[in-house]
Amino acid sequence: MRRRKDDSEQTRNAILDAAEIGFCDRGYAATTLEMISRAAGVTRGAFYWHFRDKAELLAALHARILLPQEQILAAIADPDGEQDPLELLSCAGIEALRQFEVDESRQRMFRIMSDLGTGPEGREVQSRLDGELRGLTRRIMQRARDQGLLHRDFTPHEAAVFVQVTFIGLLGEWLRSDKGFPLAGFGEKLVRRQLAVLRADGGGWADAGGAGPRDPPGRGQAAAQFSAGTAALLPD
Amino acid sequence: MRRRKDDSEQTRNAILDAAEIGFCDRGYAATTLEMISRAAGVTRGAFYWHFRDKAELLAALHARILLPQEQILAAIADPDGEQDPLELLSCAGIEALRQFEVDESRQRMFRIMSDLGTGPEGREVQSRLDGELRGLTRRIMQRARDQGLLHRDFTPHEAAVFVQVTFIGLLGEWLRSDKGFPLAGFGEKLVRRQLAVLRADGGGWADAGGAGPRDPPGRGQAAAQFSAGTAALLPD
DNA sequence: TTACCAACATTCATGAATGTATGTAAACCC
DNA sequence: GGGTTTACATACATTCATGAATGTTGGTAA
Repeated sequence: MRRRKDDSEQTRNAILDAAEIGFCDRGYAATTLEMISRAAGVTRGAFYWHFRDKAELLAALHARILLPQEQILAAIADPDGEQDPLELLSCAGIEALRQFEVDESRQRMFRIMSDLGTGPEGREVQSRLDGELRGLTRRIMQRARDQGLLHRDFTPHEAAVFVQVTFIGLLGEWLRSDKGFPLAGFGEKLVRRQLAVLRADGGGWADAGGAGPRDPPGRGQAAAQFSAGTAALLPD
Repeated sequence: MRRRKDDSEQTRNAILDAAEIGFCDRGYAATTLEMISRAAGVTRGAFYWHFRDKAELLAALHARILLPQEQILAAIADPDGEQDPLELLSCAGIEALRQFEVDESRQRMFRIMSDLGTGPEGREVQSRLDGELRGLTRRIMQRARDQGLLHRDFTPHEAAVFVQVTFIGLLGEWLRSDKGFPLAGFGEKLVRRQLAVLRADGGGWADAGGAGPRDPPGRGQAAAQFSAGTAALLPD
């Protein structure tokens, strides 16, 4: 029996870990507090000491993880840069894919939040996050249009939808396929082709190298800004 | 109080309709049999007369609707044709988008099945359907490669994943955005561009008309086969 | 060493959902 | 037109998750 202060934190984390796995495997509603507590090696009494109820547990679970959508948001949120917005979006997205691919905790949380879709608990969180990302992507595309970077065949709305479909679709398909393909590998290829098609100049997609268009200016800057934005949002 | 035989069928359908709306709005687990029965204008007694339990209700709900994945599967299932496999897939997919866009029942069912992801009830159904579609898409791409239609930059696996991401991603994004864009309109544009990029000859995507590549031979045939396949799977 | 508090465990009350058993009125059949 | 079956409604038993109340023990400060 642990009574020291640091052991309390350890218990709390054990509960969070057990909840993450339980919610991911059997769904939020179907996972009982009893199952979570037992899996964490404690009783429900310990659970109610650390959390008020199931909803607060879910919130705490979400608070300790940065979802890929939030990561992208953090990376491209501030509109100060004069850099290529399409490249900024592409760079932030691909980096998010890379980190997602090796972070099982984030993968579980993404699954949990996806399942919460219609449930009354996570509907607002889910749709708020989704709406923010959608709006931001659209503003990015509007800026690309203003700067003459967007191909005339596509409206900003269309371009934003296509990019959104690609990113979220990739994450979902990767998980559904049981990680049946290299996420960052395929993702980078798909995203670069996609962005190249959206570009006014065609992005030079005709060069068959497979690595996509050569680096335009501003990529390094975008990567730097991404890192800063991510670090700012990470829990301490 | 209805006691005639045809009224029984009417009651059963009322329960199915209520369940479809309830499951879609509040999720499968959170929707109670009492709520469904009340919404259908009957009591739980009537429910248990028509269905053994909640799981059988879900199965009946699924049985009366053709999901877009199943529609595509039905359209391209038989490998007899010598027609362009890429065009066949594109045609079947776009037709599925068109029908999905105007069929609210199918939209609800898609939402329900998506939410069922981790739940123990629908996991097998969901993953079986998904696996079939994935496998078929991959065989399509393999055939395209064999016929020299697939661009050398893409492996059949990559091409299959990209197409899968596009279709399923589109449906999901459309629903999440609360139908914030014309599904078939945007979808046709995106799918045609996507398929054009995958083509060995580039698909003529450079012609900026916006309607995508001109019709290759075999399109009409593909459409005809699609209709036949769909009709065969529809409940009678 | 004593008193107190944090960190749990245990027990209990409540409500909610499910499933089953029984009641019943209308329809159907001979 | 009387019995039988159909198509429900009603009532009840059971299970189960939640949350609150209470009990217990180890650490910690005075």
